[in-house]
Amino acid sequence: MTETRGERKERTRRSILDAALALCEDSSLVALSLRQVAKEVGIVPTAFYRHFDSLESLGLALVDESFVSLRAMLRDVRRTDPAYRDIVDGSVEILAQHVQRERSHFLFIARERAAGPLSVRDRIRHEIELCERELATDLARLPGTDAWTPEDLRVLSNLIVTAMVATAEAILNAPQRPAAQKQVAETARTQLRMVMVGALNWNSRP
Amino acid sequence: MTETRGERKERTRRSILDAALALCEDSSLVALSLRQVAKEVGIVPTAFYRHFDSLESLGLALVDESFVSLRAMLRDVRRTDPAYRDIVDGSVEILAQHVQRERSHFLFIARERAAGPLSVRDRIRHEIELCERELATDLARLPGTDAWTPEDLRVLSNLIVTAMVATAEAILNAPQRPAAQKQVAETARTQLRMVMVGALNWNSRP
DNA sequence: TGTACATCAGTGAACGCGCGTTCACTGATGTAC
DNA sequence: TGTACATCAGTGAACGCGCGTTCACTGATGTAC
Repeated sequence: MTETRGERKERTRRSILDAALALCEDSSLVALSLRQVAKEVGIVPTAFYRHFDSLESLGLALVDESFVSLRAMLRDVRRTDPAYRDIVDGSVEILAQHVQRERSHFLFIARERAAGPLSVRDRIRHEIELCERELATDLARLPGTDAWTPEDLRVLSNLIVTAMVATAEAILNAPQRPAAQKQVAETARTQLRMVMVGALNWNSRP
Repeated sequence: MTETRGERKERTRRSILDAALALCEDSSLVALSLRQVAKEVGIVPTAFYRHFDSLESLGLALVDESFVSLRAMLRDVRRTDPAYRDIVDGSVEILAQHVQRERSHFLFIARERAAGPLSVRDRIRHEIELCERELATDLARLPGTDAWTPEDLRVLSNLIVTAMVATAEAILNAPQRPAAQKQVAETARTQLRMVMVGALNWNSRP
């Protein structure tokens, strides 16, 4: 025996998650069927229920998994030494790297954020909101934001997250050719810099 | 006879478009079935083919229709006398009005932009790109952008459109209570102002 | 104006197919003694 | 270590249902004369 029963079960569960992520890539979770997933995995449809209650709970598991990738990216961004390199350049590069490496996860978030089942949309929205709050506390530590109101920090954070989500979508939609990818990154860098210039010249009202 | 054959056909076509728009509201075009639409309209499924080749071409018609609403909004924004009121305040207010009035159309664009059939996604992306280019030429006429490169104008325009799309989504997702709607609008105003401050202090490189 | 014919939006039966879910089952793995 | 029993991931048949699409049709509207 090379594998315990638990390990084998976990392996099937992984196959289901991977198959679902791949299959819904060119439509959406709401257009995915349990039988398609089972066929792709190589199990009989009813075996699906040994792992998930429904496609919806599978969807929620995929949200959690995708946000592991997204949070790994945020950790990398945060780890960048601000003294070592320009914050904007570094952040956009790390974003591009992670989006390309975990393409399926970022595609999933971008897609299901707008079109997934209600519970999936809600969880994605909630996770993004958490990211915004974290970014707001990071921004509060930056020099030049001492006089800012918490509300303006929140608003700036929301703007930056929006721009980064849009950049991730642009990376995913752009042709895979390096030239196209470079242009998307360059656009994102310029936009972030414009926002930063705006922020540095901003007078937060009390 | 109160109605010609052509008028009757047009009325059925309208019913199909309206029914499809309503039915895909809480999932997506890719999860919509021809039979659902036919049932909602009150015709037999096969009668659908008298009006559209497929659900996909119905989707493309809905894109066109939705962008009529979106362009009406842009026209209103552009018509606002810049001297009469602050450009930012006026634009956000008009956006909010139109999004609430043509809620289904804006929901459709936001949703299918990410999750629709490929041809639908492509057409939406293309339309948004056109809006960006128009905005870029508008921006070029504004005082203070004389020294800007066309590329930087494009990039700023893309940033503003991204922010406005995100604002539209926020309006659609926020609770219908006036207080919540007001806060979304206030956030959007602050963000647009921050971007404008950034733009006014921007030195476009040659 | 009246008649004969053409058009065509909508009908209704039929098809084969994939769907989610039920149920009783199998047989390898795991556990208690 | 060996045996008897429990667990449980995966099986396979079956169900009723909604799906897209085909086809020949109906009957009111429209047109040519």
